[in-house]
Amino acid sequence: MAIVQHLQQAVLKSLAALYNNTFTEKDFQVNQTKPEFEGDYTVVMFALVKQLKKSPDEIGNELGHHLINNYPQYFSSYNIIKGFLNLVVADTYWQSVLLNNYENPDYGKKSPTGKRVVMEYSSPNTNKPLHLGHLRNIFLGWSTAEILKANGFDVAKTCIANDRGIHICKSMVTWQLFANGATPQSTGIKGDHLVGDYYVRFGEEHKKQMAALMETGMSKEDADKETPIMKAAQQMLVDWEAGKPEVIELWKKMNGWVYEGFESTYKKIGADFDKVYYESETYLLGKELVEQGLQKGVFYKKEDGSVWIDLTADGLDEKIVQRRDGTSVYITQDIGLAVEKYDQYKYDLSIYVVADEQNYHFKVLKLICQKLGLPSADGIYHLSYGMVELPTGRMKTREGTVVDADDLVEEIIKVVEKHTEELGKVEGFTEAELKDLYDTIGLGALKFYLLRVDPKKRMIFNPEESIDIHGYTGPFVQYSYARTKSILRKENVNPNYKLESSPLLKHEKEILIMLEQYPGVIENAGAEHNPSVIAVYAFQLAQTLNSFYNVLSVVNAETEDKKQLRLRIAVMTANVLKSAMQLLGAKVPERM
RNA sequence: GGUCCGGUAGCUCAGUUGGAUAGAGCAACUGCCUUCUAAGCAGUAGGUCAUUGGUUCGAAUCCAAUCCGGAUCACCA
Repeated sequence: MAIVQHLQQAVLKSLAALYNNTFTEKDFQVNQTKPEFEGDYTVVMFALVKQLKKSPDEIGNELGHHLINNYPQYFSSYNIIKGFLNLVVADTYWQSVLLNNYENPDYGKKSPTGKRVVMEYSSPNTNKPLHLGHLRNIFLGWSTAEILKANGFDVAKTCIANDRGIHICKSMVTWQLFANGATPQSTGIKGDHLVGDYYVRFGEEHKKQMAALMETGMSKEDADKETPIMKAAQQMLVDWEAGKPEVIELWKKMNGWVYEGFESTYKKIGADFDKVYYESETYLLGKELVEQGLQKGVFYKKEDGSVWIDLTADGLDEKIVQRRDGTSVYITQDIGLAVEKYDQYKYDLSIYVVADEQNYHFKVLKLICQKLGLPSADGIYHLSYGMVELPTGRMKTREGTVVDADDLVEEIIKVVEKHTEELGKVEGFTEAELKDLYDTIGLGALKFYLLRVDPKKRMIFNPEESIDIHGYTGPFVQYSYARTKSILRKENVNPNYKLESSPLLKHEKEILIMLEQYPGVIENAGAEHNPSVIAVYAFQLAQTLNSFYNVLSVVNAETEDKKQLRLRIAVMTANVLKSAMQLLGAKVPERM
C-alpha cells in the first residue's frame, strides 16, 4: 500500500478517535506538499470545518498531533499553514520502501487478476504501406497492452487485416495494367510499398480517364463511376467474391507481398500479434446475427428488404445493418467479429485501438451488441485517439504529404547515429552494438514522442521535434538510465551492509518519493488506458535522478552508509526507468 | 443543423479528478565539465488558463451561455 493510502486510513481512524464522528475519504483531500512548504504530503482541512464546527487550524493541530503520536512509523512531524496540514513522512518509511524493493525488476507490477483482455490494434489496409498514423496506433496498442499486463491482466494482441474490398482491387487492376509483372524481388522494392505505388497510380489513371470522359460532356459524378479503370476494379471485386481463380491468385500474391513488407516493419519497431483476423474470412460473420436480431425485434426490415436498427431513443440515428441485396455492411462484420473474439477468448474487456473519427461507429457497435444481448457486449471499449497532423495540416495521400513509417524510422535512426558520432562516447562498441544502440535510441525517441501526449488529443507531429533528444524525450530517459549503470559499473551494492537510519538529504528523499509512487502510476495508466501517464512519470523520475546525480556523489559519498544507500537508490531507479520504458515499448541502453 | 471532442507561456504539452503564488520541455538569455557520462545541472524571462456569468471557504478543473477549431451523422470501410 502506498503512503497516500496509509495516510488516508490513518486520518480516517484519527478523526474517528478524536471526534467520534464517521468520515469517508471524500471528506478530505490528500495532496503532495508544494515544494515551498515543509512536508511531503498535505491534508486539506476545509471540508471538515462544517461538520466539526472548529477552525481549520484547530482541527489541523489536533489531527497532526494525533497522527504523529499514533503513526510514528509513517509521520515524523507536521505544520499547519492556512488550513493545510503538512506532514513530514518518516525517513524510516522511505528507507523501508527502498530496502524492500530495490532489487525487484517487477516492482510496481500487480499479480495476475485472472481477467482477460483482447487488444486490437494496427489494423491496416493491405493496399498501401504503414504511415505515421499507424505508428501512433501501434505504439498505443502495444504500450497499453504492456500496461494492462503490468496491472495483472492476461492480454491477447490481435489485428484485423483489411484485405478485401474495392480498394484492394484498385491496386490489383493497376498492377495488371502497368506493372509488366514487376515483383518485390525484380524491383527491389519492399512489397507493401510496391503495392502502394500501384494504388496511387490507380488514382492518377482514374483522374486522367475522368477528364477524358468529362470532355465528352459527361458530368463529374457520372465520370467518377464510369472510367474504364474503375469499371475494371468493380468487375474484379465481383470476380473476387465469385471466387474466380485467377483473381484469387493475384489477390493472394499481392497481399503476400504486403504482409512481407508489414512483417519487416513490425519487426523493426517491435510489434507483434497473437492472432491476426482477416476480413476476407470474417466479413460474412454477422449475417446470422441479423436474422437473430430480426426475430428478437431488435432490427426491422424496410419494404425494399434492407434491415435497420432504430437508435433514436438512445440519441443516435437509424443505422443500416444489411443492404437490400442481402450483403452485410461494415458494422455487421464488426458485430460478427466481436462474437468470434468472445468465443475464442472469453474476454472481460475487448479494446479497439482506432482513431477518434470512428467514435460514433463504436458507440453504435456497443449499443447494438448490448441490444442483441451478446455476452461480448459490455466488455467492448473503444480506445480512441486523435489524428496525427503535420504543422501544415492533415496528411493527404493526394497531396503526397503522408509520412511513411519506414522512411520516418530510418530517418530518425540516421539522425541518432550522426549525433552519437559527434558526441564520441561509444568507444569500444562493436558494429553490431552500435547498430543496436542507434535502433534503441531512435525508436525510443519516436515511441516516446508519440506516446507522451494524451491519446485522446489530436497531436501535431513536428518532424524536427520528433528527432529531438533533449528535454522531455525518450533519449533523455535513456541517458539517465545509462548514468545509473555507469555508477553501478564503478561500484556495486554490498548486500551484507546493513543501512543505518541517518537523516535523508533533500535529493535522496525526492527520488525515493518518486520511486514510491511508481505502483500507483502503473495502476493509474492502466485504469485510464493512457501510456502518457507513464511517459510523464519516467521523465520526471529521470529529471529527479539527474539533479541527484549532479549534487550528490555515489561512489565518493561522504560515508560508507551514504554510499550504500545511494547505490541502492541507483539500482532501484535503474529498475524503474527500465520498467517504465518497457511499458512504453522502448528499450534502454547500458551506455550511450 | 444534431451529437461528440478540444481551446493553458511564442511553439509542443502536463496539471494528481475542486486546493496554497498555474507547471515542464523546446526556442531566447546567464552561469556550471580536472571529480560516478554536459544527450546533463542551476538560474532569468515568458500567462486575461478562449469569453461572460453562475455554484462555494476556494474554480484552469463543476454548471450555463457564447466564440473559435476538429471529428462524425453513407445501402463506404
